Amino acid sequence: MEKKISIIEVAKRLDVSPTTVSFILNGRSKEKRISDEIRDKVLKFVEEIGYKPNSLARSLRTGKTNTIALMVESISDPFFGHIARNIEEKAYKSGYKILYSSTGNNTEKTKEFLKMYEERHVDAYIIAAPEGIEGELQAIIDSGKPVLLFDRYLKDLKTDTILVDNYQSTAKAVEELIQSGFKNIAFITLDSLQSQMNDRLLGYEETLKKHKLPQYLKEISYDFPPEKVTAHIEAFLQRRGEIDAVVFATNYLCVYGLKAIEKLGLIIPKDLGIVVFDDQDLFELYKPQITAIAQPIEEIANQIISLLLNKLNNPVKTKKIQTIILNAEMIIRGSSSRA
Amino acid sequence: MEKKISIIEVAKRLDVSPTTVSFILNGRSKEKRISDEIRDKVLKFVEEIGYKPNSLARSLRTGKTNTIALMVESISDPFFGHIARNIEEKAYKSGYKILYSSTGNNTEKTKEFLKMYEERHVDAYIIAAPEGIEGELQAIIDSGKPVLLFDRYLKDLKTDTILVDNYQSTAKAVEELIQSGFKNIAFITLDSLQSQMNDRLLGYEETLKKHKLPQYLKEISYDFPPEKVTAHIEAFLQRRGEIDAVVFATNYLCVYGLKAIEKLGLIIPKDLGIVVFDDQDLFELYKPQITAIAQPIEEIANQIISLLLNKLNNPVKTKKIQTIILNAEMIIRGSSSRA
DNA sequence: TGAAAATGCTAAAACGATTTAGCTAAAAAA
DNA sequence: TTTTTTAGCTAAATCGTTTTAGCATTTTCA
Repeated sequence: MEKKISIIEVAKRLDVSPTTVSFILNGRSKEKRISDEIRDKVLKFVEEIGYKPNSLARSLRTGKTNTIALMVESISDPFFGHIARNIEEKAYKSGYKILYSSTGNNTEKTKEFLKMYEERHVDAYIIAAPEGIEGELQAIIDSGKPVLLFDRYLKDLKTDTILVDNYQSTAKAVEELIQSGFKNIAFITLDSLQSQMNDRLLGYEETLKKHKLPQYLKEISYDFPPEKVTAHIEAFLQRRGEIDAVVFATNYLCVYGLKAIEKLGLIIPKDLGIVVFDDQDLFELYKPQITAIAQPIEEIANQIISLLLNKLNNPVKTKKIQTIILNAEMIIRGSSSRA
Repeated sequence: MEKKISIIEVAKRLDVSPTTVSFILNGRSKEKRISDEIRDKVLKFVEEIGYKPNSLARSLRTGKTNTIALMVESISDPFFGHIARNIEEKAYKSGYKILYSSTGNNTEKTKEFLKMYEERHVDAYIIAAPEGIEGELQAIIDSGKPVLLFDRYLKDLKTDTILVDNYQSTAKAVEELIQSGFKNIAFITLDSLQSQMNDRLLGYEETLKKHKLPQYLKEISYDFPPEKVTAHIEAFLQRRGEIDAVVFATNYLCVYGLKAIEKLGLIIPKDLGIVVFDDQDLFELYKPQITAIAQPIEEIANQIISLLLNKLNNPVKTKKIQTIILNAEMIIRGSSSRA
């Protein structure tokens, strides 16, 4: 294993100065009037021995690390997993690496992560944020680093944000159930004040209000273990026997919800109509198939990355803050209509 | 936003040398005989102003980055997603951050990632490796950095490895089907020479040989898009109508396989018995439920991290190479027996 | 009392790049 | 011819740590 070579070593071997080598490697030969002869000599040699600048030293000097922090709720969630996969791919193509973490919707943990990222001098942040970190994020923004929110916004934080239209999508889902003849439609969600959850809830409530139909709300704690989620949903459905349809506000609630429904022996959609926010394989293959609101994952990732790269490459110019709202597609399957 | 403060600044304000501050912050006050008085003064001040050493500078000097590379096949796969989630959590508790990437089983891409990680001076590597990167990994090992393989081994590479007993697990799955009376058992796998796939295949082949039963093998290309996977499985099952059971070598093949089976109108387990390697929600909720070989995800993650931290903390002592083979649990559900 | 040992601290080098400011020689302008 | 400009390159400072080697004092011991 050959010893790691430095720019000084390269310079010595070619009998030029490190400065010259640095200029050439950073594509500034023209600007710095390096002769073609020397430029080619350096490039050739560097290529030959496979010299790569030490990124730590470079980062220390320049203050740039080519690293982006990506914070999601949980990387093992199908939605966030796919988002992460897409972002990773695109970021990599632009020379950025992802430092990721799963927040578990925990504010304190998230703050710790943010500190860690700051220490590591990441260049930018992509965050599906829990509540309560507005202050920390504002400080980062003030320090001049791009912060991009997705999946949810923070009311008191002005920064670029990529969302789907949670309100409209949920409203449409409820309408769909109503059109199919369901009258007692429940909404099962998390006990969360996060914007995406709140908007979905509003979409549900206002649509039912419009149609003068009763509301049945069940809020599940995010920190419940799986069995407990199932148990609570089961108890809720049993207690409110009149419920004839359910909208699940997020995918994993539906997964546990289906277990509860099976335990109760309810038949979908005869006894219970179902719509769920977020699509995944399960919902397509379940019998009957589950109607889902599918977020445009690839497009979300695209927008995130292009917005961010834009910020990173034109740090001054791009002052204006953008909020992009994408449409989610409702994939109507068997679970939401009484065939 | 206050200006970032350096160790020199801290030293000046307290009228001591940066050396002293550094010693204290690195917990070497005793060893370096710093007086309690000065130690406390420094610690108090540092706490007050919230000074954190610049990790880039530190890494540049020490050669340690407290960063671990994690390379999986795809972060959006349920198995790898959960593994990643667990590893991330545990690594973080020990002060390490994860730099991750999805290899997509692509050798060239993986090599590029490895180069990138080297540039970034990660301290260690955790890899579910594609074929053909033995040379690159050997070079890393020779350079003294820990490399830990999981999910699969590379024949020509001697390094620590965490596996499950793919051969035995698959053999047991096939036995289960045989005991249930299935006679024409197919094996649907990837066209991959990776060890885990090969071992699963061997488990299948030898068990059938032992029982003198016919073999039906279908190998799907990893790079096929979803529809094509489904189409190929459908065609295969149609062509070989005598097949009465299928073992899927990995979870996502089964997901697409189920779609194919539905298209063909086959009834599980009456027309077709099913066992799949890797468990996920879908298999528990599918009707009928799908018998699965569940890898012990948490334990895999635990072993990976503890082995790695051990290496990182005792770089010299731990010369010996370990291969840990864990047992996978077969979760028998409806799909594998003719009730 | 004087030498040796222990105590408490620090100066300066090193890690490996980037970048500022500037030097020398040749060409152009005056 | 002298001055100015341009071309082509580089010395040295800098980023912010860690660590080696060592300098004064003070204490211990013979």
